[in-house]
Amino acid sequence: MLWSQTFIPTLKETPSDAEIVSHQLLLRAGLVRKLTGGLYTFLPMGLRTLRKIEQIIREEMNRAGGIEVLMPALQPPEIWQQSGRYETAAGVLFKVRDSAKKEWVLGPTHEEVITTLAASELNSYRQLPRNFYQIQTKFRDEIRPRFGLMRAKEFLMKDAYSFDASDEGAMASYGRMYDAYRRIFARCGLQAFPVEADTGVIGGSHSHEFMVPAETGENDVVYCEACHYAANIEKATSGLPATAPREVGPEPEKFATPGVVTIEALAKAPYGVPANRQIKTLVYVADSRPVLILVRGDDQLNESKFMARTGAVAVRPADAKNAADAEIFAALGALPGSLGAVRNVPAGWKVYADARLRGANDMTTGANEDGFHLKGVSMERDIKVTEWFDLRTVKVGEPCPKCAQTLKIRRAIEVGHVFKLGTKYSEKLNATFLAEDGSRHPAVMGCYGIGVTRTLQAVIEQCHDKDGIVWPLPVAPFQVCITPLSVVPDGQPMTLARQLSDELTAAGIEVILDDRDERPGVKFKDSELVGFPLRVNLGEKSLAKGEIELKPRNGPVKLVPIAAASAEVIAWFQAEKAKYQAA
RNA sequence: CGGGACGUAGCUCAGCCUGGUAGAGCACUUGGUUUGGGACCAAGACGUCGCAGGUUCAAAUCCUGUCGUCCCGACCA
Repeated sequence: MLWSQTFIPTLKETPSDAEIVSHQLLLRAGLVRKLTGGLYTFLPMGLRTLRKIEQIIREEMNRAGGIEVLMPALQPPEIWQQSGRYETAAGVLFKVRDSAKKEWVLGPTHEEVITTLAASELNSYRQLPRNFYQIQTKFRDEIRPRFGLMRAKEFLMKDAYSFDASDEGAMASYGRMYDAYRRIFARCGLQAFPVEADTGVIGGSHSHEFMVPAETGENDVVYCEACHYAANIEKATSGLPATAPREVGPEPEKFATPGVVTIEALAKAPYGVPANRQIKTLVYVADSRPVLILVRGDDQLNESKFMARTGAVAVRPADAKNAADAEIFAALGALPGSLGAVRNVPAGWKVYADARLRGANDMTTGANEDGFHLKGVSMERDIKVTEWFDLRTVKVGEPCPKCAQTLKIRRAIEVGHVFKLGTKYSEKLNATFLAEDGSRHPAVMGCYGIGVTRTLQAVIEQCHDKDGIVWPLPVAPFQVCITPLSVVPDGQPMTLARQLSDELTAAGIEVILDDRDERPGVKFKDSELVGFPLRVNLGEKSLAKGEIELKPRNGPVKLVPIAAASAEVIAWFQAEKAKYQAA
């Protein structure tokens, strides 16, 4: 390929609307251009890399027994109503109308479609297990698209769905995908690691996310270096002990706390109640019903855990400033800052408490009377707790739940997600099969996603330096960039460049020849910005000494005799390729 | 949807506070000189200053609205 015959619009300056380095490099290296917020056109170099990532995914999915299909992006809303997600996923569903005014949805994911297919086609245990996958454009009405391809309205995803006859079979399918994902990311040159994950709206029981460590990631991962425990903060737990019991009086005692509406204020003089001896009472509206959630004063509620434990779909804090929520606080008799669950909790309201409060006594909490608190409160004796759950957010430095070493937290980009779904969708969409004994059962499902376009950007986020992208060989748009410093048609640099290009191409190497009549500095800067793994410099000065320069993107220049250049590049290529073989 | 910032040439931005002539650098065109790390000189082309109202003799500049972009939050399969 000649550079002049493709389209690589590099930018010298950083576009002002790109915040993170991978987004800036996507634009500067001419991989993509923005059409509008969250929508991008892939240009030749970006598209070549995208295709390479797709190909790696295909090879590994096929190796793991996946069967490639292609489902419609445009879907009937009926199947979404049937699964119940027409409402629960409403926030991200793009809806369109046809000329007859009938509504359709643009698929944000394909559980409904594949399960409908399975319902009609998979009828016998003899047909199981099956794992269907596709690589396809997804549409999600993101509230706030950002960071280029990281969170877009339209993006490329690999989604796979497994159907098994038994729970054990489903776990085996899950394990095969988990292993395939490790191989896929390794082959992309990406350091991604699996973490335990929350299952979210999609539902299910067992889940891991594949995370790429990056400060610009949108997820917090809790991890232990000693035992390799790792979990999304939405799911993570720690090995902290429950609150220590104390001697306590016969009943709670009310005391005046005028103007005190925060944990901090109550911790100071003259009250001096440490945060870990306070009960934080939160009022939430969960699926339109008010509930009380209790956590210790020094803890933060983890809303994801709350939703996962209770199955609530729409959860928000009640807002004292919101007129619609006014009656909630009126029913309790106090405003935030003086709330508690000891007395005056309306009948029928559910009270959820964090497990760390179990057995706690001599606690202080709001009296449900503005300006008053209660002390000497015993959780079990004084509060009617509906259910106890782990509801707190893990903090840095807490003991690991597995080995008691210190937990750390870091930011990461989610590039893949594996779920064991169970029978949620197969039951709702009637994807049942007949077992050997003639009984009918819903198939046990799993679903497995990789954000293909996000993975591309994650590679850039992880593999770059001050000069630009440093592509891992397997996903580079071209593997070698041949750079003649003079492009006079019959001159030695250009003649040798063509010859070398032909030889390397014949050896199966993807070559781009920078035939532009530009000064050397421009060519060097551009090739480094775009990030080709190896550049071969053909300049009159070194050619006069009988030498050609090999400049790996991530290493020092090596001078080789002209006659040996082709063999040297092929040797480099083989060695580099070997680095990315998945284990 | 809340909070903040910003919309001026293809890109990066100045000008706005204090109203009166539309600017710089890069990119682009032509000519010349250059040619191993984003060249130099000269000439040239490129704008309804996001859009719509309003104030004013006069608006890129002040006011109102609107659309868009980016950031923080909420949300997120």
